[in-house]
Formats: sequence, C-alpha cells, structure tokens
Amino acid sequence: MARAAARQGMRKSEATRLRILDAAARVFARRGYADTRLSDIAEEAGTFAGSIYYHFESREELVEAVLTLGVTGVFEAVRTRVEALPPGSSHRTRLTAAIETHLAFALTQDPFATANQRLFAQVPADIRQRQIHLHRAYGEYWRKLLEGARRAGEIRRDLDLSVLRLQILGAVNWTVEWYKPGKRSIEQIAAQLATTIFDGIAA
Amino acid sequence: MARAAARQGMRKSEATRLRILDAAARVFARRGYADTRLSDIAEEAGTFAGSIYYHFESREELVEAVLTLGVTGVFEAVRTRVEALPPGSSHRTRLTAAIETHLAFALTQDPFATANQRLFAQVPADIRQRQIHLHRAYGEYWRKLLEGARRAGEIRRDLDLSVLRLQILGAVNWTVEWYKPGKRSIEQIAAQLATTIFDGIAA
DNA sequence: GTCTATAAAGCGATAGAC
DNA sequence: GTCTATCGCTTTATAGAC
Repeated sequence: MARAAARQGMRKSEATRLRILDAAARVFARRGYADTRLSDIAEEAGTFAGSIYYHFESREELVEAVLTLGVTGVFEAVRTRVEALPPGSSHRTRLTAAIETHLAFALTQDPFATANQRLFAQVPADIRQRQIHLHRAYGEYWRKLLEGARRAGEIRRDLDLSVLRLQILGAVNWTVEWYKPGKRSIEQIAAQLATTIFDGIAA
Repeated sequence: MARAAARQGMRKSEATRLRILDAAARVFARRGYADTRLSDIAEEAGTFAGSIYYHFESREELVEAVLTLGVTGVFEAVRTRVEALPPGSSHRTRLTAAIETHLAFALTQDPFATANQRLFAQVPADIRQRQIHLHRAYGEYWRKLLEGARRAGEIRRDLDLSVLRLQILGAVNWTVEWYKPGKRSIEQIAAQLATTIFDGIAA
C-alpha cells in the first residue's frame, strides 16, 4: 500500500491530492526524472495534466513532495524498527535491522522511497539543495548508529566512518537500479549485504 | 587530460567533434542529464548549439557517444591495470587494483567515466537499452575476477556473486555522487573500500 | 565548417466553461 | 473540483548565409 493512501474520511480534494502524489511516486520511480511528464502522472492518477494544478503549484512542488515523503518515510521506518529491538541488542543486530528495513522499503514497500532513491541524484541542483537537510538528518542517524557500534567495540577503529556510511548506503541504494522481484528475496539480499559488510568476503 | 583529446594531425572537423565530445562529457558529468542543454555544451566547447549538428545527428547521438566512451574507457583502464600486475599476484591484489582503477577513473581522471556513471541511471529506457551490452561486458569482466578469486579459495563460497558484484560496483559508483577533491585522496578511499570488502568492519 | 535566424515540437502552465 | 482548450516558453533541430 502506498504511504499517502490513507484516505478515510477526508475531503475530496485531499483525497485527490494524495492520489496524484501516489501516481507521481510510482511513475517517477519507474521512469526517472527526465522521462516523466505531467501527462504521464495524470494518466496514472486517472485525471488530466491541467487538473494537477488545482492541487500543486508546479511540477517542482510535486517532485519535492514525493522526495520529502520518500526520505522521511524510510527514516521513520528504519528508526522505528531499530528502536523496537530488544534492549541490549548488539550493534550488529541494530545495523543489520537498519539495512534490512531500508532495503525493503526502497525495493518493494514504498514507491516514494524508490522514487527518492532514484531521483535525488537526477534532479536539478536547486531542488536537491532544498532537500539536502532531510538527507543530512537521515545520514546523521546512520552516523550515530556507526559511532555507537564503534564505541561499543563492535567495529574496527581504523575506519573513516563517513566513507563507511556512504559505502553502505551506496551499495544499498544502488539495488534499486538492478533489483527485479522474483529471483532473490529482499531478505536474502539484505542478509548477504549485512554479513559481507561485517565479516568481509575473504575466505 | 580528456580521453578524446588526442588531436595531433587530424582533420579540423574531427578535432572539433572531439572538442564537443569532451565538452559534453564535462557538462553531463557536472549537471546530469535532465539539466544539460545543447547550448550549455556548445558554450563549454566554444561554439554554438546549431553548429553541433554538423558533427552529431542529434542530442541522443551525442549522449550515447559520451556513454560509450565512458564505459569502454574504464573497462580498458581496469583490464590494462589488472593484466599489468606481476604474474601470480593474489586475487585480492587483482580485485584491489580493479577497485582502485575504476575509482580513480570515475572520480578524477576521465569526465567520460564520471558522466557515464551519473547518466546511465538517468537516461530514458531506450538509450539505456542500446548501451546495455557494453555494461554487461564490463560486468562480465568483474564476474570473472570474482569467480577467479572464489576458485582460488580467496573468497567465501557461500556468497551470491551477482549480488556481491553489484554491491561492490554500487559502493564504488556511488562515490561520484559525494566525492569532493581535497579532503580525502582517492587512494585512501579505495584502500578503505578494499579492506572493508575483504575483511569486513567487525572488530 | 561555422554562424545566425528561424522553424517545429514538446511540455509546463493558465483560463474559463461546466 | 475537474475538464478542455490554448498560451507561451524552452529547446531541439534545420536552413541558408558566409
């Protein structure tokens, strides 16, 4: 189910706005930024390009709304999952849970997350600029996860944590460019990512 | 020096064509696909948008030429470097060299490589389709590197090599989105990537 | 071969009917 | 609130002068 789709008992206009947002997230996730027209989004939403302007000021506003919901959704999901772990869980368990949740969200559960992942590197610099604080906040969360693990002695002391964080998120984010449902489960992919990140690939 | 810039003793038209190609690679690498106009490229090349059409049929042809030079250039550089290693070098050495070379090329040495990395996920599906065989060939090369390492007993037998390959290339490719010259050297980043991939991050 | 002018097309955005 | 018609800008692409 799409994240914006809780439409019970709301004004008609609000419901339509969310329908357009959902449609935009799906189309952007599928075709990327440059190859998506307002008419594509309208068609996916069962309306017309001109009608979108009753709900959104511009194409940019629509894109930015999708990006914002994407990054905040993943952030919330990851934090919720990590905080729900039994107290005293190892940092390895915490990091593995974060990787799994981020991956599941980005790959199958949320078109906003997928769209955000694909689009963030594609949109013009001014749009990216207005989104950067949200990405930084999420990055900060990961930095704390990694710092916690290091303080607890669960990861090596000789690593640059910024590079490590970008390395992990790079590998995780790149999956949206190649993952096709069916062949491998998300859990399998997440498990291999987690084990190779912690234990390496050397025999 | 840009890869297409060997202009000694060639026809004027050929030289201009290469000047436009270099300019296109730099602008695409900097601004991405959606945010780059032919007029931007023309300006970078010291000419005019209309003049580009004497050398290229269309914007698409220009983009595709940049993408092709990008991926083939990295492929050649990596293969050359790996093959230049002393015979009997360990597979770890070979993989580390491949990571280093790919990274150096993508981050600083070649705007075509940078552009290819950034643009491949951004261009419309039909363009990507026409490039996919080149990417597959490069992916095949990595697959063989990893298979060789596994056969030699240098990496674990329980890993899905496709996921591993995409994980490594994902982490490496993502660097073009965050790397800024100055703070850390390419060698430092490559070294940390290689050591964490092989040995993991666990203390 | 390169420049200037302009045509042609696509698409975001607006206006007004309903 | 939504639809249809259309405007106007942007950008690719072409034509023709030099």
